[in-house]
Amino acid sequence: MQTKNIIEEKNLKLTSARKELLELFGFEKKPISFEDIKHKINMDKATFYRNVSKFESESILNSFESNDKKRYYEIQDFPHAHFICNNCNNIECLENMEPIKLEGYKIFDMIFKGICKSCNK
Amino acid sequence: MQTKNIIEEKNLKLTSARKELLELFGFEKKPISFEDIKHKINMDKATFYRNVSKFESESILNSFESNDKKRYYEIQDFPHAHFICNNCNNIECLENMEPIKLEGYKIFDMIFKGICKSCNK
DNA sequence: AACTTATATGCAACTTAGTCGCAATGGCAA
DNA sequence: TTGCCATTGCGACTAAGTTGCATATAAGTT
Repeated sequence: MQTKNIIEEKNLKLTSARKELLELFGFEKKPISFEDIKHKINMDKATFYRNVSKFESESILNSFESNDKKRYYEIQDFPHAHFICNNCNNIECLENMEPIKLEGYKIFDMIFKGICKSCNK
Repeated sequence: MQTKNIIEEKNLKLTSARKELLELFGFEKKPISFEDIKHKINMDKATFYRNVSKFESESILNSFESNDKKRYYEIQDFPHAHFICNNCNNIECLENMEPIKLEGYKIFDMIFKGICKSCNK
């Protein structure tokens, strides 16, 4: 979907900060934190955080807390688990995992921690 | 194991702060943060954090970051997953889960997020 | 194109978990 | 009992994220 349609659908204003963010999140293939992109973007950190919060409440983005006290955001498309490497700290999307069920619980998110494929070689 | 043996085994000094912490962690059945126990313990927060870090590097404790930007610690016994409830924020140990394997990865920790049994009723 | 108004932005001050340097304390071995 | 080195408390600091407020701007209306 186009950036413009995403925004209009939610009755938000299409500002340059929002264009910038949505293009960036659309381009990245993995979750990103403010730290990761602060040098690439042209807005105050308050604007970043206010927008990603709004996007999250409008179901445009997902987020989760990593090992490093930072929150990571990604476009909300199909649900998938994440792998956080204790060695290289990389965050990977696990797109081909069959969903896990737990009787009585609703699972929205799954995070695995350990040693990733590349570090495990 | 006795507190004293745990400490001596790792060549650490058995201070009153360490006794207090190990008894508390041994007593609690779920992961706890500094916030959770600061009113119960008799030590500076720097002492708390320095000790839990040391215990972690000596494989006495495990820890992980929750939703709330706080780190939670627990006695390292048998490996198990955790469930964090997005609604009541409670952290539960899932002791009866069969371990999940991912080809090429080493998994040390698993965190599920969603709605827990009690909130899902 | 100018007018209007609610929404969004930048800035600076604030909050809060956790860390660090340093001087004082206290376990423990000799 | 002594002495040394790990450990402690304290206060200052760090860094992610939040908030209040004055200003700017998107977008609908005239």
